[in-house]
Amino acid sequence: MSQRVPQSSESPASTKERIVEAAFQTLKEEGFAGTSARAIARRGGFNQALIFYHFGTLNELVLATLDKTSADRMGRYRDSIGRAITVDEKIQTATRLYREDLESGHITVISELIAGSLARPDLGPEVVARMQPWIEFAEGVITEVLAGSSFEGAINPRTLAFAVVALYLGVDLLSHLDNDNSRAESLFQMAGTIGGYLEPMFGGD
Amino acid sequence: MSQRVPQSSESPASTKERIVEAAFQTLKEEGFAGTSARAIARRGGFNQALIFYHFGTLNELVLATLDKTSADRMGRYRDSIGRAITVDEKIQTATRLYREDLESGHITVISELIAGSLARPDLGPEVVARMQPWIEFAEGVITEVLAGSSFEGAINPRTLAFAVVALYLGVDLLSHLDNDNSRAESLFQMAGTIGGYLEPMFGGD
Amino acid sequence: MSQRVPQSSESPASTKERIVEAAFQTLKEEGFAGTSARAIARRGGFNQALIFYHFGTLNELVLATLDKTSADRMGRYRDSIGRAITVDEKIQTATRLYREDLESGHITVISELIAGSLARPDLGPEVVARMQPWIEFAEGVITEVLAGSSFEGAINPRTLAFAVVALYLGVDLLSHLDNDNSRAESLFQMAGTIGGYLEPMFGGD
Amino acid sequence: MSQRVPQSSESPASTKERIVEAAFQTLKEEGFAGTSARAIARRGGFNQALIFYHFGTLNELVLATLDKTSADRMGRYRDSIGRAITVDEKIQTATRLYREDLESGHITVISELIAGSLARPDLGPEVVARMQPWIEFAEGVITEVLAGSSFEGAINPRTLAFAVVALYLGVDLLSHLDNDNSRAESLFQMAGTIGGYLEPMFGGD
DNA sequence: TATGAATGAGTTTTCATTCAT
DNA sequence: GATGAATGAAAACTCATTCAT
Repeated sequence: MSQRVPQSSESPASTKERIVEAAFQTLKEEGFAGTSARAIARRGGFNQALIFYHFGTLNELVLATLDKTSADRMGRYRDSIGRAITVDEKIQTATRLYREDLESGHITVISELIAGSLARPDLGPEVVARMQPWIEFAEGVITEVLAGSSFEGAINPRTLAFAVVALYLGVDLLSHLDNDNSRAESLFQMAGTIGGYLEPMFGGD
Repeated sequence: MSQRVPQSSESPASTKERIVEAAFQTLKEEGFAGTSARAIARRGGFNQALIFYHFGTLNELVLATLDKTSADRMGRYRDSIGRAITVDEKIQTATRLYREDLESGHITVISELIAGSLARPDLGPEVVARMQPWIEFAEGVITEVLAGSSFEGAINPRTLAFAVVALYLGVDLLSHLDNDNSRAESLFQMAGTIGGYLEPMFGGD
Repeated sequence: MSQRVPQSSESPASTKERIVEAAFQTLKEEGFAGTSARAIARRGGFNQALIFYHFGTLNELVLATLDKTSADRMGRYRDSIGRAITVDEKIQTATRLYREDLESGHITVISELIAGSLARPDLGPEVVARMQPWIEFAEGVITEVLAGSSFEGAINPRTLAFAVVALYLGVDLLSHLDNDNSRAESLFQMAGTIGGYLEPMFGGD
Repeated sequence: MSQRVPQSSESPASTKERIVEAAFQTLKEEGFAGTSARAIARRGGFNQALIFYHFGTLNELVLATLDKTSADRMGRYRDSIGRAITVDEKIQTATRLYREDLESGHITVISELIAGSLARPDLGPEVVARMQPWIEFAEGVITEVLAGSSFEGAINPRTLAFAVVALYLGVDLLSHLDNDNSRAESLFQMAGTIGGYLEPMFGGD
């Protein structure tokens, strides 16, 4: 009982995992408002009550889903950004990761959750709390990049990190709302150009 | 019983205006999710059905409310930013306007609407469409500021304008979610400092 | 519009009255546990949501139903007992009223409500509060009967009144539970006999 | 991990006994409505399904719980009342036993069960059936007390026994509902006084 | 014996909207 | 213009019970 065999990416998976997966897909395809217990259960092909059996509350499931996608992506970000040396490389990497976020549905889900959590007073703080690691991650990268640069005095890394996350979020939201991703792409491209201009101002490495 | 006299110094206000005002207050104080027809009617002291009589749909009322607050604020922004000459002055002015947005409830309402509109597929595009004038306004200011500066080549004003609006939105959302405005303040302050650094790079005027 | 014509006991009746009536019948025939919003609506032939439109809460409807039947019966009790002079007459009257309670369903409903209210923490105190008038009514009758009797010193009317109401309730409950009314009848009969024995001990009139 | 050792001074206790005990505590502390399979299992620290394995039905468990507490108390009543000789002594003893009922939670459980059984049509008759031994016990005591007294003709012991049990029940219910026990105490006290008055009318022993 | 997982039917309540007046 | 009443659909969640192991 329970020799774990790595199976095709679809298969067995614990029930909890199946539920989280169904919630993810539902958030991605039906949006936060469409992510009712019924909708998730329908998509996952299981009984509504199973959600409550395993998670107690819809909110809990939704947070578990956020945790899952957030942890997955954070892993990718840490690996990739760490490997990028110059500012330019970092910007290229960030662009690539953003595109991954987009394809994986991570962006959709984050947008829906952030937005949806406004409507549920008990969800809001939990969701924000889960943004904190991202701010800290950004802060680390920024601190490193800024070290020795001429901006070191002018820029508070934590504040800029907050701005970066807020910008990411705002871009997601607007792109998501009218389903137009071209502006996000332009933005990354522009960042690349500006990064080039500013490169000399950083200590470089 | 009850001949209607125009009360107080406020002008009589058409019924539609009264409804929009009630919707604004409800959005501000109860959030998007709390802004049901009932809640608006209760706050405004009129009958639920009146909303549907005048606006046909809750969505329509909500959009009218967004139009109203957006137009009000746009007026203020145009006036004030136009009068600010240097980059530094413009940043100071923007900071002041942001604080006004905060006090007036405009920020709360925008956040709630953006977030809420995710939940209503037919509302989303309409809301984004109403962000467009802001992007254009920002574009104008940026173009003017950039004129003759060393960034003129690197920066696409429209793209940066989009980024500015997205950032404003993201900051609103995060600040609103955990009710902490200090980070937005830090951000404006940092913008001031950076603006100072960069000032020489602009042609100035 | 709205000349009130007394119609057959079934007819027009305001919607609120119709709902209360449906709730009464449901309590009587399906018991407290069976008195769900759905069941009431089914019986009354109206939409579930109407209950909430008019009463806000199932609890409120249930209390309104209790108020209605309680007020009806209290009227009858006051009239009839007031008219009975001797202790014996009072006991005969009480017997007759009890039989009316039985036929009208008042007893069933009271039993169901008292019992059911144990299960709903917010209903319990409200229901007990509605028993208070009955205790006070009994107290009045007892005080009057006892006046000048040899028991005047031994008996606290309020305590005895409480006991009488409790006894009535207990008898209801047990009779209701196994649907056997013969013991209640025997009890009234015995009360008559004992009343006869004790009559000389009262000041009589 | 965890060889089961009989803990503490209590005997090992069969699983059935543990379940009954958990049900008793749950009824006492959470009331009938709160006594779901889940709640009982949680309190007892065992699996929900165990209840159904051992008792087949929640109703059955609840009845077993009633049987247990009823048998326990009946033992105490028989012992104590048998030892009391005069009417006055019997009343004192009954008062004492009532207080025990109160402390042990027996009263709470009886009230909750009687009340709750109304809600479950198949439970009601079973619960009433379990009141029968108490009526018979009361009948025995009454018959004995009445023997040779001047009331012997007027009072049917079985009917009075029914009344006594009904009164006990009604008092329980009302006291339980608004959590006020003072009236029950007053009642016992009044019974003592009246008993004193009537003592000469009994043959005494 | 015991259990974790699963289920179908049920609950109260809220909502946007419609309609007759 | 305005309103009180009405409705159908949906929401989150709970429950007693079953079943495979």
